[in-house]
Amino acid sequence: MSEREYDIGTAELEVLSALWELGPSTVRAVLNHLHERGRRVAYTTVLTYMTRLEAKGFVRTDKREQAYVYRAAVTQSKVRRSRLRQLLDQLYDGASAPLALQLIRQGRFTREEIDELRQLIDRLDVKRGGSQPD
Amino acid sequence: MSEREYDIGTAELEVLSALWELGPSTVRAVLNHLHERGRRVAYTTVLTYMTRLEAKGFVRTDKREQAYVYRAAVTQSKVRRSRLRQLLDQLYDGASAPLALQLIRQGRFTREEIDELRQLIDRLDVKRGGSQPD
DNA sequence: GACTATCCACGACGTTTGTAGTAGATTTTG
DNA sequence: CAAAATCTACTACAAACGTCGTGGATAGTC
Repeated sequence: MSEREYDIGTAELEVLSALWELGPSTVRAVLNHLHERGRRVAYTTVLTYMTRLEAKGFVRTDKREQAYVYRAAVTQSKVRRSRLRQLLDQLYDGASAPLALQLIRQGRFTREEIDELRQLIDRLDVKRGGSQPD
Repeated sequence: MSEREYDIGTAELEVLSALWELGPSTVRAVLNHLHERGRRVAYTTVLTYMTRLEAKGFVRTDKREQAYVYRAAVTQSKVRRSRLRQLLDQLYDGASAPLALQLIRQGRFTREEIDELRQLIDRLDVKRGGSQPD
C-alpha cells in the first residue's frame, strides 16, 4: 500500500549496497569493500554515512563486542521499485512502456536474457487484467 | 562518446519538463503550467530554477520584448538515457536485464505495447552483436 | 500622470549531502 | 605497562537545492 520515500544519497547508497552484498558488517568491512573497488573515502566518512542511514531507518545496528555491526533494514527490492517509480514519474509521465522499449533497444542482452524476456512477455499477454505489481 | 552528467534537481526537472512539453516559454507560462497541474510554487521560485538551469547550460534564453523566453537546451532523450544509466549503475550493477524484467513484470501494458515489445525483442534476437545504442 | 501589475536581479535561509578531522574511550600489542 | 591501533561521538564545512522576498525598472491602465 505505502510508497515510502527512499531519500538516499548517492554516497549513502553505495554504503547500503555494500551491506546488501556483504550482509551485516562493521564500518571497517564496508570501508574495505569500497576501497577494493577503487572508491576512495575516509573511515569517518563511511561512519557518517552509516550513522545517517541509521537515523533515516535504512539500516540497524547491533551493539557487538568490539564494533557496531550494521545491517540493511530495507531490501534492495524496495529501493529498486521506489527508484524505478521515481524515474518513471519524473521522465516518462509514469508510463512503463516507453522506458521498457528504450531499455530493450539500448541495452545489451544475452540470448538467455532475451528468451527470458520473451517468455515473460508471452505470459503477460495471457494473464492480462489481473496484474499484481511485483 | 561523452556521457555528460545531468545534475538536475527534482524541482528543476519539473521546469525543464514543462519546457519540453510547452516549447519555448516565459517564466509566467511555465508557472501557469505548473499551477494547472496542482504544483504550488511562487513565481520567483520558478524564476530561480530557470536561472539555475541556464547557468548549468540546460536551457537558453532569448531576450524578447517583454520577458525572457526560455527553451530547453538538452533533449529529453539525453536526460532519459543519462538517468537510466545512473539507475542501472546504482542499483542493478549496470545490467539491463534485471531492470527490464522487473519493469515488464510490474508495469501495466496495453496489448499494443506488448506487441511492440515482442517485436522489438524478436528483432533483437536476430541482429545480435551489432547493437547501436539508441 | 498616478496607480497597478509584471519582470528580473539579488540575496537569503534552511536542509540534505559528500566529505572529513578531532578527541576521548577502548583494545591490542610489543 | 606503554605505545599504537581502532572505534565512535561530535563538529565542521562547502556545495547543491528547494523555496521565497525585496526592490527597482518597465509597462499597461484609469
